[in-house]
Amino acid sequence: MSLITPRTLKGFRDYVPSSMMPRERLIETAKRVYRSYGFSPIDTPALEYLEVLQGKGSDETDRQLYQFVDHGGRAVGLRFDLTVPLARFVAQHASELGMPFKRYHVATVWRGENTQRGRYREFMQCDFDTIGTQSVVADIETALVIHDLMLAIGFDQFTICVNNRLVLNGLLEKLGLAAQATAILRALDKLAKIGAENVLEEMQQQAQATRAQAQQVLQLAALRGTADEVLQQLDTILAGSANGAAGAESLRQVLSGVRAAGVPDTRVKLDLSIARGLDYYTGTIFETYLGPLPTIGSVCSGGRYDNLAGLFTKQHLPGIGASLGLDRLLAAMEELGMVEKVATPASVLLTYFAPDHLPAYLQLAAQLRAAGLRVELYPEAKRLGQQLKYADQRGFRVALVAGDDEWARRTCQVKDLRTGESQEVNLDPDAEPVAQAIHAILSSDLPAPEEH
RNA sequence: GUGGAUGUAGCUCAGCUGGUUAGAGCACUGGAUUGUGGAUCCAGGUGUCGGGGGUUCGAAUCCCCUCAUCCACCCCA
Repeated sequence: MSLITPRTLKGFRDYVPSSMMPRERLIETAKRVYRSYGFSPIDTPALEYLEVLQGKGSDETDRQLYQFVDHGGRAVGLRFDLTVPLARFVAQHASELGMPFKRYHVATVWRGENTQRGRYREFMQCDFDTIGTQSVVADIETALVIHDLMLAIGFDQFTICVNNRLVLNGLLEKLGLAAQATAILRALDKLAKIGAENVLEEMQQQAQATRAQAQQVLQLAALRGTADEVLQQLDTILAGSANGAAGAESLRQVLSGVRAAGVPDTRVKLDLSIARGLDYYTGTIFETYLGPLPTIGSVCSGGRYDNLAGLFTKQHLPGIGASLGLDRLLAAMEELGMVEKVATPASVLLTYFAPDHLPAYLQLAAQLRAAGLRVELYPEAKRLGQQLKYADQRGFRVALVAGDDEWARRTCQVKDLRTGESQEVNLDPDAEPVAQAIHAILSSDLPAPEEH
């Protein structure tokens, strides 16, 4: 009989415990930060009617859509982001949700594009959005959530780049380039990557702009100085454009709001060259880059869209939100050595080598779990050295050793696997002294207990 | 989707323009050590040389196809 080769599809991956545990921890961190701002969880189906998904982004996103005909003859597709399903969701449930509506959504999305480092065909996004308000407070909070999120994950060097589509659109209107806005912005977005000269070329070729027009667009992106200085220069450049002025004013409020909340200027920066590819953004836009690893791309991006659900409902639903690229972020953390190699969620291994006392082992493990500890009982009475080696390699923090002698004395050895030190502790009453000794070891290497 | 590179042990990698019976360092298993891990020593699995087909007396090596990974374009998280 011939065996089937075990394999996974291109861009799709398995997650072994040592990669799944940091992944789950990251998800928990993101959810905790979202909840701290009052965002509530939702979920939607992976599969949607094709008409719900199609034609919402660019032609490119349509090409990347996984689509097929289901058993009932329906044209369906796998969601390629969480924003389009949100639009459908909000349009369908607006009356029972109430506005403004703040939700987070952590789920898998699929894109049939070519793979690269940090780019997969199946990956997870952690979105949060505020729907139903045009207040700049929502824009400010979006930036603050991204900021808190990056800090909570463990980064201290990162940059949240902020821009506003109205500023760009305002300039393009003044230059008579409004019709070619998409092509112009797409070229501008590549500034950091391909340089000014190439961007000028592309704007002329792809967007039929004159060289003078293209240079004026680039001039905007080249403004230097503090945010305040740049905004001041913007006012003169955009003079006469209502859209441009509104965009500049919004940027001013976002930046000062973020500063008022205590975020240092080094972390939130005005960057007039970021444009975002997705067409539905209409106001503030965000991109987040890691200081030590900018080449992996933006790990958290988003922006304001003033008519999210226009294709699904006549109700006007503005919104703003952002998406954390969980898998891209994990790829970066892996590369930066920020992922701890631990293969067990438990911290205590109860070694086992006196089978006559099995009931006592089981009772001790149960008592410790009741005290809130994660305890694994080794299933075989193998040599103690081997069990300790297992504990060491899996990343256990504490090993418990009890054999005939200890059971007779009603004690148990509590071994700190990091220092190698062992202490003999009384089992009675209810294994409480043992639990306390373990807690003491565990708390010794937690600098700040996390709040839940 | 287009173009380029790569694929040898669990991992990181040698292997000359076809030629005896395939390698190194860590990781893995057992023993020296029937109750105290990371070390040392010995013994050893370390292998469809990505997969399939072709050329050849003979293919890890050459050719074709295929799959996967990485890079660039495109796009984006």
